[in-house]
Amino acid sequence: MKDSSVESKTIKPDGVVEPNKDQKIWLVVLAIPRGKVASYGQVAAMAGLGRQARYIGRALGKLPQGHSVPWYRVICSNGQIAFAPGSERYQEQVSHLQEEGVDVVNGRVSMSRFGLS
DNA sequence: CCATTGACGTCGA
DNA sequence: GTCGACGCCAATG
Repeated sequence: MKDSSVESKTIKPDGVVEPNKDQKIWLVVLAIPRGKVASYGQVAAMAGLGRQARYIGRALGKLPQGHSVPWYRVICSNGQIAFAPGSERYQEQVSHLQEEGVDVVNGRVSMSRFGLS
């Protein structure tokens, strides 16, 4: 089936927007198996966003506290970390990845680590 | 409404 | 392999 982009914005009369898209992205990220990683573009494609890879980062940036979303498993398509080395988020991401068995060298992850199911 | 920016991606030099 | 430029789309000022 082709769910053409028929997604309405799902805006409520109150003016409150329902982050349906963001939620879907989080679900996709949650689907990433442990010890592996996925690129923004890959996640975007799975979420049905197509080329809006940038939206992934935005959605993850909106992540509230208490979430169980392994955002650290999401990296650039070239296998490099999206954040700048030395940044707090960068260090946190690398920490989680290494803990899951992912080798991070020079701010880079082995492309072989790409995979979902 | 226009301009700027951003947790990206792909192509070319 | 590294750098620069353009494209994509949405949020923000």
